[in-house]
Amino acid sequence: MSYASVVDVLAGKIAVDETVTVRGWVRTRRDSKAGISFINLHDGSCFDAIQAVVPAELPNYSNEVQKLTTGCSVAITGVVVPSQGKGQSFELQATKVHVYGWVEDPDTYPMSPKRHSMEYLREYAHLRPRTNITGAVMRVRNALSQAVHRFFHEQGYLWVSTPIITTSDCEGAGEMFRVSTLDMLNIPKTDKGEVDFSEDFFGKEAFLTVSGQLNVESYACSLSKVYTFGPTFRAENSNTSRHLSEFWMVEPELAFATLDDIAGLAEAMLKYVFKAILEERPDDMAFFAERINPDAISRLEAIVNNDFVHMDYTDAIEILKNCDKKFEYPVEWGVDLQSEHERYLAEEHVGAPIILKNYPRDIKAFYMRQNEDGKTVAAMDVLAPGIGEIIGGSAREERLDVLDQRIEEMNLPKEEYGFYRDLRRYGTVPHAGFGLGFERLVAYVTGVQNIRDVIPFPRAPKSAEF
RNA sequence: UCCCCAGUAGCUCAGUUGGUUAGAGCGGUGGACUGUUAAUCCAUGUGUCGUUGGUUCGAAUCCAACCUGGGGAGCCA
Repeated sequence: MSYASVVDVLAGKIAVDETVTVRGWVRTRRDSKAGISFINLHDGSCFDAIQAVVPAELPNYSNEVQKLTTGCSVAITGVVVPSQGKGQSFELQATKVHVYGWVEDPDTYPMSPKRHSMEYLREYAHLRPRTNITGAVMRVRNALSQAVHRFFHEQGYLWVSTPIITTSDCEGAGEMFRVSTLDMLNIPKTDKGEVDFSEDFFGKEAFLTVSGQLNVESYACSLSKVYTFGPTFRAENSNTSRHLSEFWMVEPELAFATLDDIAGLAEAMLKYVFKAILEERPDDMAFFAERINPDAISRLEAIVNNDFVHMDYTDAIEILKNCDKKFEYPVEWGVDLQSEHERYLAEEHVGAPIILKNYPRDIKAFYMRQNEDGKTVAAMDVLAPGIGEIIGGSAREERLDVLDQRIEEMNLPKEEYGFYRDLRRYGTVPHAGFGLGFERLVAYVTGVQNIRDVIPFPRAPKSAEF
């Protein structure tokens, strides 16, 4: 007798009349007084649960099987048969039901087999993976993650694990979390009365990384095609449906590349992973189309089959100035685009993801490559309808004199950029890369509105339970 | 961090223009019925009405502060 996962049985991988054991958690139980009970069992291997038909003849039928409630963990041994009822291809004619664990008090078990709000499920982050929706989100998340790695692998990129702890506070992407082993009740001080970080674990101030970009650039400038995929931390007090304090980011970096090269790379990558999801997770996507967004599948298909719209910032400004829409914030060349402007461009003007390029240099980071016009930098954002920015990237300034000039203009501490400047001093090459917010990608694909529901245990300001 | 909204049963919500015993559906439990599918039908229990303080003869209801959650903004991915 062998074990099988639910997906194997439902997909017909187990021969009819073969006896197998499936293990998982009860979703619902329905009794027929004619002498059988129906148990729907899920194990996470696919969207659907398997139906086991349990006859009253089993020795533990009345004292155990009929007492099973949602959430109980069981192993059910039975014969695989074509289902007599509708709703499933195969089912299990049970010969044995073993109960691993009961639900202590069915009346207060938080995951009842009915619709719960996403906010409610978030309060039970340890139990919500047992629900349809969180299970589906996590399978899609996994498939996206695998597809990202596969895409870059097939394209000849190396996955570089950049450090999570950094002693550089100049990564230029926002507030950082401090990493310290100092006794907070007895902090060592210098003669000047400042915190003496030489006493700290690393002998200097340390933080959690806000981006692997600066580090991965050094690997791009030697291994040519690289990417990072790992956790990222921002100590920003952002309370929105699209920000997390801890999130995962994909950051490819490509040597000998221009802005258009990585714009093309971003488009190819998104199409590749969307196609993978449509092929690998049709069950979960069908659920999202039914319950979250009717267009969940069709819009991915449309993206896969159409070219992205590429647009210069300057042209976008003209479109915004000349459209009928009334904006709260006025549009003028040189201003950073507001959410309402990005939404108009992606949702109304194009109705699909859009790549905006060549932003004014004064609103962008120091490391972005200056264009010949002297006014703009080779930066790009990919804006997705409903989410906003899911990718931000740029060509990197590879000319040392131009980079130094930018560092000075922005009053940044030049001495802190030693290794970054070295890359420009020794065999510099043009290179470019971008950052993809992985949870924003998952949110976009699934249609789930709040980013806190597409990561297992969300961390956000005033929120780090579990 | 700023603006707006909400917090009533295990869940989803109604209600209370300040006044005795607080309402429904679902879930749970008991029963009926049925190869059932979030089954159906009957019966049944459930509440510091977010927290603290104030106004009042009386507060779940009015006021204030706080907490938590949601929507929007900023910061960004």
